[in-house]
Amino acid sequence: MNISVDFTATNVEEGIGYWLRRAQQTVLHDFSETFVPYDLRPAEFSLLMLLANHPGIKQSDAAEILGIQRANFVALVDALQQRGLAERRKPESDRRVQSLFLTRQGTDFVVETSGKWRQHESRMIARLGGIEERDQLVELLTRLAC
Amino acid sequence: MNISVDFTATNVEEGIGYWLRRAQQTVLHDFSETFVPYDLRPAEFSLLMLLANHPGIKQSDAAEILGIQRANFVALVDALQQRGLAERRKPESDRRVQSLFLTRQGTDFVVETSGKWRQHESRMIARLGGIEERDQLVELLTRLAC
DNA sequence: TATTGTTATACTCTATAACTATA
DNA sequence: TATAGTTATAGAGTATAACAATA
Repeated sequence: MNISVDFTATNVEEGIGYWLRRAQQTVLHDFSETFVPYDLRPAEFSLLMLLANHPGIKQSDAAEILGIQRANFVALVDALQQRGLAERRKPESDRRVQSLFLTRQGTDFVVETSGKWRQHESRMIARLGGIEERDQLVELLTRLAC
Repeated sequence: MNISVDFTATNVEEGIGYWLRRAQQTVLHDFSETFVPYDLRPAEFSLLMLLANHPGIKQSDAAEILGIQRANFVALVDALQQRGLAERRKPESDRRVQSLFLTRQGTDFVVETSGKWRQHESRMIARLGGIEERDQLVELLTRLAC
């Protein structure tokens, strides 16, 4: 005899997707409040941080890392470029590519704002209960993400 | 002497918000694929399930539970009503309120589709590694959500 | 006065197809 | 032919303000 028990929730309010969304609402809200003075959206800040750590990264590689389609990525780079924070350069080796860099101003901006971001991150860690819980959460989320 | 160590990540790609979003992309993608035959968005399905478990719930209460602003909730209820899956009733006790119910057809629809949703949920649980990991994840997400 | 639902509006995010220039 | 970037566009999701009906 084979008894199988179904542990899936019967209420959407207990489902994984529901809580993912509710948690993200909180995190996004805190991020937005933190960055009000800088008029910066999450994706913009993420890209600036990415360029700080990976100067010269290919535009399409950056888009893939951040999980944004390359078609939607163009306007994102445009915005940072128009604000003088990032720039595109076409390498001689492959003229199809756009290599992305922070400008001097962009580097200063990252220095100025990354502390704010870490404060934001700290508040989220505090909500979770500590570093171990953060690591646990990220580990589990990593399993979900492709 | 007071040594304090900063455990916050220095890369956005290691941050909580980043992984929340990446995980949600996967979950949403799986949900969408699962529900293609029904032309149903996550919020619509969530509301149907909510009405199945809480018949007669006040429109604004349903909106709050699902984390959707009441202004944006109107079109959601409209859509389900126009498909004949849900209906609004004004209770005599308070004529400002809309009480929400599944129609007979809506009830059948939930019966038909909730199995699909549980399969979706099962796939996400499998990705996480099991029920315990799901419970862990939901516990952590609950702490983040307000 | 306060609450509930509603309308209008604007902005962001996401997805798809098609074009261009280069390889 | 294939790849990288781009444009255009449409659909969802979200946030805010203002209004009518009712309490």
